[in-house]
Amino acid sequence: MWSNHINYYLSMRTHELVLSWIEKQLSDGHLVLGGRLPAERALAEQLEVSRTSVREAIRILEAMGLVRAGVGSGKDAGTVVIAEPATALGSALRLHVATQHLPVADIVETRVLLESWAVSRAKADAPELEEAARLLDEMDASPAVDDFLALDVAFHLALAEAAGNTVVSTIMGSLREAIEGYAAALTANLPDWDSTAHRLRSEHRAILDAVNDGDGGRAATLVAAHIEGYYREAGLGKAPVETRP
Amino acid sequence: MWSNHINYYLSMRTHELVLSWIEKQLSDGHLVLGGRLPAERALAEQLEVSRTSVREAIRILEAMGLVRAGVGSGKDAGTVVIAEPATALGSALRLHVATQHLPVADIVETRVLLESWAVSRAKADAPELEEAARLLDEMDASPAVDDFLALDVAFHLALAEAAGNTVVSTIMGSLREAIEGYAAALTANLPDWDSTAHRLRSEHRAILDAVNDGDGGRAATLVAAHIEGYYREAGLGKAPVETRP
DNA sequence: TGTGCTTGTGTGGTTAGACCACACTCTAGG
DNA sequence: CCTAGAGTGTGGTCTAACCACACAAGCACA
Repeated sequence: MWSNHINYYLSMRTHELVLSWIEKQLSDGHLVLGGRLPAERALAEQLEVSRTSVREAIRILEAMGLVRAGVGSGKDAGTVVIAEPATALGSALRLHVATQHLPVADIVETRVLLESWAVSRAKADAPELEEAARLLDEMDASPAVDDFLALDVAFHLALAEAAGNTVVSTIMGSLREAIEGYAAALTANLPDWDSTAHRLRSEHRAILDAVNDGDGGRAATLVAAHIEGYYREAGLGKAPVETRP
Repeated sequence: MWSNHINYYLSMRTHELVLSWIEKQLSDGHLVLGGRLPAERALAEQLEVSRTSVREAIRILEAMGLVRAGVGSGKDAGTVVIAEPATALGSALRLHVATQHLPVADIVETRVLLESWAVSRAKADAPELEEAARLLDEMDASPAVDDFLALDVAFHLALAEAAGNTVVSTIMGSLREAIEGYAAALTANLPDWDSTAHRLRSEHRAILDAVNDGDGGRAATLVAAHIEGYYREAGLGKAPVETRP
């Protein structure tokens, strides 16, 4: 653990020292969202470590969606503190899926769980629902598969955000991202995209209607069936040979 | 040189090149769990990049819980492919909590959601439940606070694993880790640790009994009350001063 | 024969210094 | 006033060296 003071001067690697320093700056509020880290060379000198070690620490923070490194000078330059946990978690999950340690079916199941909960908790007056409705209108006008899928992602994310739990919507987004490659490939398995798209559109409307009606239970049932139905149709069931008679 | 052209046209940084190469090796099965990456110097030569860039890529993989770097020679040496997504996700979540982008209350709420689902899905004959029972016995014999908390973590994780969804139990573990520091600090807020510990013990037994009885609904209710009760007692409610009359 | 020390080799960990590409800022010349 | 060029500060990359570590092989000695 980076914040472990016992290892502080014992077996801690240099870049971990830098990490713990930065984490402390964050916790103490000396580094805030949108703020800039000291320049790599300055930070290296200040912490009396090499620039290499500073860079390794920054790479880790970047991988975790905590900072963004920009070259040049001016507003987009330097290393800036951001907050994009979803992309970071998504990358990590995707890599673990690649090692086959995390089954895709489990990810889908988790997504169903989180999204069902989210729509059942969404308040009917949440501003995200208006955005969701707008996205559905846009989907009606977008026949292209790619556009449809991009809007679909945005719609489901808007639904998740309507529940007001940042962690849930973040994890939702990262799960989605982790299997995005799979989902895109699965689309090719569909027997008839046009009819599938038509069905998905009406299911989206039904889900949104249920949320707007304040009927969380119905919304949860519909969204679960919506997601599971899609993956089943595309040939990715949850353990199709499961011994559950 | 050669890599500069690639960088220019693909706008990909060198260490990302290394990352994508490694991810491909994982996807293609050329790198498996427990396997070893080529040595840093060899990999650098093979990919025609500097060792620096290889190291930055490895740092990222390490931060994601995908590899472990070990010095020396022999069995624990070299960079080995592992699968520890929980620690990686936990670190990322903890850092984002530090930036106050992810509220602790949301994390607790998510944990309740996942763990409720897990116990409601756990099969009564899951082998993890025997481990959970053993942990409870051990807790009865461990008066020290630290031991109790460590066993508590293991118990809840065992429960989550009994549901058979790796993603859910992994996220559960990472959520727990992200707020571990908070939880430990909160213990100090408790008015009377001994009575709290006694209550937690009996609640644990009740939860495990419900799971063993195959009563998932009761188990879910109990575990939700168990977790929420603890954090409430320790003074961490869900938005206690929320301006929502 | 066996034991213990020394040396060799391969691994990641760390450092210093140099150069590049980039984006903005300043300044001198028109 | 405007513009082209020099200046400055940023991250990105590379090279070359050294260190600490852990094991393996071989040698020296009892």
